[in-house]
Amino acid sequence: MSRRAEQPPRERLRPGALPDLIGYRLRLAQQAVFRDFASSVPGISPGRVGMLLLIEANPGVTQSTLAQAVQRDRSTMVGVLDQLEAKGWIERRRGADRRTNGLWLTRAGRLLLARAKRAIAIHEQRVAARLSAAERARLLELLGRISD
Amino acid sequence: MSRRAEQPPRERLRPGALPDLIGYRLRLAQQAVFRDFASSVPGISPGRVGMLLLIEANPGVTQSTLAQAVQRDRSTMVGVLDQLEAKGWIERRRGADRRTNGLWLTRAGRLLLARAKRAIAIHEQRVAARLSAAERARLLELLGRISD
DNA sequence: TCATATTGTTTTGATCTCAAACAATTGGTG
DNA sequence: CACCAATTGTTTGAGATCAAAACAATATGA
Repeated sequence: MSRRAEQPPRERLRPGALPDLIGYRLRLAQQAVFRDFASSVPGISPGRVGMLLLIEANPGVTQSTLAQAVQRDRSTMVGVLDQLEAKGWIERRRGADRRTNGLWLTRAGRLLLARAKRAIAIHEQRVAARLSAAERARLLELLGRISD
Repeated sequence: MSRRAEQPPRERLRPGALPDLIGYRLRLAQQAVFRDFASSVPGISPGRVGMLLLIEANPGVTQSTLAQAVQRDRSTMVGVLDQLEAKGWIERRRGADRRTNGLWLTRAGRLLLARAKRAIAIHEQRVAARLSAAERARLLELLGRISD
């Protein structure tokens, strides 16, 4: 069944040792999930929605604390928050410690987040379509043990 | 036990709805794995090693075919392959179809890959340290069902 | 009061990725 | 054989993401 000789390029690649690596399989899964997210929740990235969710759950949270929570540098947060503020979704308020900015959702931000949550629910359902509830819980548990 | 009032910034954030999302947990796990990879296999990224593994398993593979396998644009591959070639790990040979470049590991590339494989084996063991063999297989299977 | 630390910010640079346009080459159709 | 469409690798340009270093404003503690 050799289409040509032996060394010319196959159109279908042998995967080699790759599929046995947890990191590789994680990346494939994450890429698939992110792709679905992008088409399900247009106009905002998973990371940004994550920040809005954290601000929602922790109103007044500090920029540095949020940066630490999402494992980014302080300086990285500045630009991201500038964008979220420019969209009118969050506002910064000077804290009691006047070095800090407290972060708050605006009304528009709460509206957007409510809409995003509904879209995410559908997205999440599609992602887990081939998993039973027990399997889904098992996956999350196993992932947790990878992350420590 | 409230350290101050109620709205000032907590140092420990409430995670909100985030931990229930598969995509979020996937990202956390992948970040952890990639961090461990970076310290276990210094000098080359997971993606690059993946390409070397694919070239090893498919000697003479075409740039475009490889790009498709790793889900990157044709034009993205050029720079990456330039780097791998500059390191002396791969070479491009003009194919029978003279539009194409076949990709091959050099002797140095095979040496590097052999060393990397040993490091990756240890890395993989550390990543799966808290998983039994059955759990590890289960995780890979569940991830496969996410990726389709 | 004064030295030290923290916070947000600016600036700079590195990395990664895609899209569009292009020449060389191939394949198929007439 | 002649010609047109498709493919391949490449260049160029842009955007997104991120970190490190330096800085002023502010807080903290001796």
